[in-house]
Amino acid sequence: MKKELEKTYDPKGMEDRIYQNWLDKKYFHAEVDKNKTPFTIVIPPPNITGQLHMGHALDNTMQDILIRFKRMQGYNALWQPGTDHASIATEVKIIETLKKEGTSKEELGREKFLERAWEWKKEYGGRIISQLKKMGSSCDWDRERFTMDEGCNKAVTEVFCKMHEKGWIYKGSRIINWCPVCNTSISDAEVEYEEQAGHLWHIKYPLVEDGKPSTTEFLEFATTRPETMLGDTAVAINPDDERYTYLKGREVWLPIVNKAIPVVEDNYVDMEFGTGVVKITPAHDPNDFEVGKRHNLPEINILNDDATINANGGEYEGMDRYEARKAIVEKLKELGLLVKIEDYSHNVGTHDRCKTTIEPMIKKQWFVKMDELIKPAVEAIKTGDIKLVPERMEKTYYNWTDNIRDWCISRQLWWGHRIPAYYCDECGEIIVAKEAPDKCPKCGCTHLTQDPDTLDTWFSSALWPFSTLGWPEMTEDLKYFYPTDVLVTGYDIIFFWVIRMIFSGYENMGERPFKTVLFHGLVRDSQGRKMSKSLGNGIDPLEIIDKYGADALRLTLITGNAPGNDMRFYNERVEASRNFANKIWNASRFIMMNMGDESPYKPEESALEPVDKWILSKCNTLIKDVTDNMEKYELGVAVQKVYDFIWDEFCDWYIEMVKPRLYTDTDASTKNAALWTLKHVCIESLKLLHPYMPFVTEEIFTTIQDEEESIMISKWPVFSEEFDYSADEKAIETIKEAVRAIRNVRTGMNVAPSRKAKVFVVSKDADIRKTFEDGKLFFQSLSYASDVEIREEKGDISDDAVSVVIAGAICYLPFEDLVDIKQEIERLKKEQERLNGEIKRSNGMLSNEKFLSKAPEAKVREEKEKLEKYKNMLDEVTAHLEKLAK
RNA sequence: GGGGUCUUAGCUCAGCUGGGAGAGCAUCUGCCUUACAAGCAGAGGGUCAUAGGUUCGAGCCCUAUAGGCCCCACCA
Repeated sequence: MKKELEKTYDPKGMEDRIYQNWLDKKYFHAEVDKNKTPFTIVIPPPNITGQLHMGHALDNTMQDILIRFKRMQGYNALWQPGTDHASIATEVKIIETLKKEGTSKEELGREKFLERAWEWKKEYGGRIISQLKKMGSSCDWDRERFTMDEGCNKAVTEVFCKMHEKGWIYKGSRIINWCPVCNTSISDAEVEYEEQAGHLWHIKYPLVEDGKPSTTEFLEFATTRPETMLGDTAVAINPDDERYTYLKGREVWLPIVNKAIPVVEDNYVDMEFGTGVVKITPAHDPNDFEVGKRHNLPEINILNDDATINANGGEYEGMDRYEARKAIVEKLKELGLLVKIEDYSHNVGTHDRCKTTIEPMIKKQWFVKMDELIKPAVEAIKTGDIKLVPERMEKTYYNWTDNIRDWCISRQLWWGHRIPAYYCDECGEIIVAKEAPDKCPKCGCTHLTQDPDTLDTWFSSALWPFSTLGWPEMTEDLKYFYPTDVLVTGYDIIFFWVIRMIFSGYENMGERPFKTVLFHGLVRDSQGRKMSKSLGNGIDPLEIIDKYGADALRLTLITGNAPGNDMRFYNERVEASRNFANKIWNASRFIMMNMGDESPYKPEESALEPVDKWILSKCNTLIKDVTDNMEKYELGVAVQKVYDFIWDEFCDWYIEMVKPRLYTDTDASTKNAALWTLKHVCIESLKLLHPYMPFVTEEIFTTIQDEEESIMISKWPVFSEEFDYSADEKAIETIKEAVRAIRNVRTGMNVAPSRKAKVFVVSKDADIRKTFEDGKLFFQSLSYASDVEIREEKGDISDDAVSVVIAGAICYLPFEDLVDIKQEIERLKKEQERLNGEIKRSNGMLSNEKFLSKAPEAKVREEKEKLEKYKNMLDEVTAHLEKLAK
């Protein structure tokens, strides 16, 4: 063995070197191979404007764990990477830059603007990719895609045209959410409601008498947006409201605008709320819009796109919506129509990107009809065709699908997929086609203009699982890798993305896009707050990697967290992870030091000592458990088991137990058995750990053995009958119990390890004597004994010796004058107390007839054995105590 | 208004189909024992939010209550 590990664990440099090697060797690359079963994950494409944050770090760590696990299991694992054009997010950023340069998108013009956007993509699109690489992500970079590349464009156009033909995409005049800052419509999903302090203005309109406003009769109501009165076309009451029967069929006078509007009856009006009267502004409120439709009310748009008042607002034209609000309130006050102003806290819809208060407006937009499309997506979850992990996400899912509304997909933006619709300048005919037509099929004229709008960014990401594999072409890749296996994402985009991928998959591929969706939660700061730019509490994953290594970061993000739950992030946790990496590092170094230049050979079973069998058996069980947990996506539980095994069982016990054998030259066979076991268990655990901590495990793996060139393409360990030594497991646990008890006594009595004493182990059980005989060497060193003697009878051991009672045996430590008898009596009394407690508990259960008759037999037997054991132990302790008391 | 979720050690959280309460960090006590002080050996610390119920048996299942968080809808 020529190679050696550095003395101290230092991830810096090492990680980049290893990653580069993986890239060079093309380990991440997957090709269609019919002899292997595919396992596919498509990455949630990060924004090209984005920087790696903790959410990405978590998301990608989980995916990488799964893909590495499956790759090692022998699957043809493909992790399909790519980035998202993020239309609005990117466009906003570019506009900001242009503003700084003193220009604007309008000034630049569409074509030049798009050039800039592509430049932007070229410059920043790669940044996030290189950051993902830092995490150790084993994506097939040869297949990197972009939501606006040629293939994705084709897919988008294809879907648009197909669905339009089916009538599932339509253009309609609807009330939509308008962002006056971004100057575009947005979908319902992009509206974020925010509790805001506002006012409720109580206003009254005069009733109409003989075509004129009455001076005595008024109708009072309240509004949070008084400026919308400019667009009022009715006032509504509940038809069952007896207070207002007299109003039926009458009109009220709309002040300022000075015209009569009708009183309509509609069930939408809640009689309990306020005065039971609602002013109706069909053009600027979704509910009023519905009311307007039912009563054929005119829709008067009073706003420009930038939320200033338009010509319909008369003298208020040109004012900002909030200025107008003030002015109108003033005016109403003047007219004596303002009753009162009340403080009122209410939810205001804002744009999730820019937090601007959205304005409901009637616009002609493109929509996706959802009622039919959503059906298979609902069915998929109901039948279990697609599984959501954790399961409770299903409820969130149904909550959305049950209340689904048509999806507004057109955006008044430039950066995005241009809508493939063309308008005839002559006759106004709308042509939807994959290619721009040369002439109007209706009137034959050649003046056609393409729709200036682009599509919602999620329209293209909805197609991501198949567009990245070649669709609409039925490529070999697509046939082989689709449907993908698992989608890993945060629960926060279940509506934006997950559902839309699901219905798109069924609609276009006729098949689910993935079998399982694994949700994770949010990474929060140490105080549980969401990490955000405005709070400045974000932790940069790259800084953490720089300080502790990607392995430590990855482990931290996975441990102690259940699927779908949020987690808190703080540096102490990363330190603990780093320390673990250091632990494995040093344990491996220890093994290699002792192996020297020669590799141990596999020993005959007879050459293995019980401790070897014990750790081999434990490791074997671990393999089974960890694999099971990982198959069930219980990644945190799985890695915790590996962690505990490596640190507690392997390092703290096995290595210590085996040391005496390594230091003697007299018995080559036992030394070899120990070394082989050390190496074997080390490698097996490294493999189990590799998906979580790819770099350290690779560095150690390539150093400790010469047979395989990389751990990432090595075989995942499997449970083997060969190492199923449950009898030896039990035997060693007995010795561990004795060691623990002795150490405990020693620290309790303040007897330093350096003050050695002979230990006598007395047991009538021949098997137990054999166990201690076999493990004598390490038992002696671990219990800091000068010598160990194993006997069947107590014989001449002094009654004053310290006695440690364990199941089936007593250990005597004749410390002589070192021990205070009183203290020893106290200790034994405590032990008595403890055993009595156990016996009482056990007796309680066993004297319960219902327990005996209803509990499973094995459980009852187990409890009986325990009772027997404790009774025996108590007898021993009591006997010794009596002798001491003499 | 509808739904979800959480309440477990001082802190942050695990706890799989119900069968004797765990980890990391922090605290305290010993140890530089020849892989590791980023370490080793120990210790203390919990009415598993509260009240009922189901069960031989409940941290886990059911119901109610209190408090926290989140999502959806949005009543002017």
